[in-house]
Amino acid sequence: MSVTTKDVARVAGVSVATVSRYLNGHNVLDENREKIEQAIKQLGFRVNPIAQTLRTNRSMTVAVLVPTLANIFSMSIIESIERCLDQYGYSIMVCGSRGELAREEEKLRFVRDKRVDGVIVIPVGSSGSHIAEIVGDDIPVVLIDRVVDDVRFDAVVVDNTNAAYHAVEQLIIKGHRRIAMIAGPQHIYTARERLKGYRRVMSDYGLAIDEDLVLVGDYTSDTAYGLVKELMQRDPRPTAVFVSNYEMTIGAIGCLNELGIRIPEELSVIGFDHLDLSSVVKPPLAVVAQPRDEIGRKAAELLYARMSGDTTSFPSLIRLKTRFIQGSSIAEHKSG
Amino acid sequence: MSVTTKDVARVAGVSVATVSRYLNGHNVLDENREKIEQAIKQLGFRVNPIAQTLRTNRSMTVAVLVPTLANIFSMSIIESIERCLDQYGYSIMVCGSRGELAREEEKLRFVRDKRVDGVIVIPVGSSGSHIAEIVGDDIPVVLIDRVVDDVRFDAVVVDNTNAAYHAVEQLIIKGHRRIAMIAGPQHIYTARERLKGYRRVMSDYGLAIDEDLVLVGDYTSDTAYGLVKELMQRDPRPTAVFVSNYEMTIGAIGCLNELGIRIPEELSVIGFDHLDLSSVVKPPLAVVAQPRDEIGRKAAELLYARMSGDTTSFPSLIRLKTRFIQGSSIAEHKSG
DNA sequence: TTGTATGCGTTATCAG
DNA sequence: CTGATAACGCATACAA
Repeated sequence: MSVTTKDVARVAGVSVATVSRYLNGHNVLDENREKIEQAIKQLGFRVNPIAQTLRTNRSMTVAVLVPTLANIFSMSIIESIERCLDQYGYSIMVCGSRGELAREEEKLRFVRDKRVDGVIVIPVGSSGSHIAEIVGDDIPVVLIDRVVDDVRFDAVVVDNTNAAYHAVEQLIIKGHRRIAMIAGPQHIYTARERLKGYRRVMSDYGLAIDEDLVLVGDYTSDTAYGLVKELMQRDPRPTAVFVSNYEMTIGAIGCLNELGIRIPEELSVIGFDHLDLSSVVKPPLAVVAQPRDEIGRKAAELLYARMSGDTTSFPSLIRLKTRFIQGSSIAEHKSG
Repeated sequence: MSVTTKDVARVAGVSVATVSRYLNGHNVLDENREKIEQAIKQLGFRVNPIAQTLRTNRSMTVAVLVPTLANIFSMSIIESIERCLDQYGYSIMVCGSRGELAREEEKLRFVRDKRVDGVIVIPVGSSGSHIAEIVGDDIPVVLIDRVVDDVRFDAVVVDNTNAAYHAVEQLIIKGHRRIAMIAGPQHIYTARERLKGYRRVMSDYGLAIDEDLVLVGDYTSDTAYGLVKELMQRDPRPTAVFVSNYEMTIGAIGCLNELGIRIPEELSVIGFDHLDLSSVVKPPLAVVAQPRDEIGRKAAELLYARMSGDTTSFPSLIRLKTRFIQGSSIAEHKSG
């Protein structure tokens, strides 16, 4: 079938052990080295990574497990992870948990069985005990985007609370008082943090929060569409709204366009996460932009360090800053 | 370390061969079956897929190779492929070629060495000889989005030519004559096909094509931004423009917004590929929508059939239809 | 430094 | 139907 070390050994006139040593960078007589290289080229030999893995329990592969694949946030991150790890000779295996715990567990078991050397995961819930249990001490784990509260893992997240804080602060500074928020599902870490930022800044400025203006969605476009529709029926209306993730921003903008509500004259808007949006929406939308590439890169670097045996300051929580894109979707509000 | 068939055999009081047979669904004495199941549960045994692959050369894994990961089109497709193949017990391994031939070849070799059972690829170029050469007869291949012209592969594409044809036809019907097109890089199949559709419909309606209105971009947002800027300096201006992929549509809209050009009063616009856009842009953008889920699903089904030994009507070219989303970005044009 | 021999966890062959 | 055993391709302990 395919050419093996045995073939190379035969052609080179050495033993398979010598060939193996050559392949793994050990010392080999120059004379033998040449004969082996010659044989490898002549035969078109490529080492069989499966056999290697069986033998060594190392696969030079890391798993990336995310709730949903078809989502720009996940994919940008996955791409930057792949780019980074590629340099170190690692390849990645992507899995989707679809936001289901059972699926997350299953995939975790699956990749563990595949002998991946590390895993990067956006956990579906706020518990991580199953992760520890399944891949536990065997395999390094780096969480991204969300942390869990029952197990200590390395993690790379953004400063969601302050991201929301500063966004809403912009609105307050411009004179807004009736500021609505389209929040995310509270079982998700990022959603909780972002809502916390909203509450904190309102409180810091001594503003009362009208709970009728805090609508909790599920991070999907359709739901946000409905929530914004509902929101605009409040009397009096809010003068500004902060939407706390990408999909919901899409739904919100769509709804506002459909209702014919002028941005920012009738309503100031701050979206989340997607830069493209800023330019496509008219007027250019103010958005909180996450450093996606950096998230992926940092996570990959950290995981690589762990896989290489470096346990410095474990567990380390890397908290990255977001960037606020000004846009033109925020108006001055002259309070009465 | 981990528990093996040998352990199961020992505990169950049978031979490893019998355990293996049980695992593979062969006939086993009921009595033994029970003992084995008991032992498996007791020991928490899980079969080692690496060893299986080494032995059988089957990995129950398919590779998906795309030019760029961080792109909604790729990802939606990858997700639907994963969903579909998951049902059959296959998992997927995704790789990015970054639009580079050398990288495509390298990844192909890599997954071949990993013993994947099939590969789905969006080829970077219009030649596929390297694909045939590397994974050749060994492994079934299904192309998506683009076909190659020197090798016969199964493929799932959309009817790009007619997609463009019908889009531009809408403009013509509404009275437009000076219709511009932001085309894609002509070394890419889809870009060629879409431009062909434009030319064909113009010709079918007896309209001369002003080559100054046909601008060739590279499927990126930034370039399209510049091209549209250039386009709007033409004198006389076009009255309509057809933008032929997602990223370029983003750039085009961004540019038009910035220039303050009103859609559709000053310029009618048709975009490509992204449904979200339709609602977020004001007014709702007319777009050509690709059946992403279907593309992934069909490709996965076809590959599954091939992997199962079904060679019916090889090579089969599945050509899916796009959908035209009307929007409100097309105005009637009263010609002089 | 090199070769020999053994094992990684399965599957497949071949007697029984 | 079952058991013993030989691969699969590679890496490593050990002896030389």
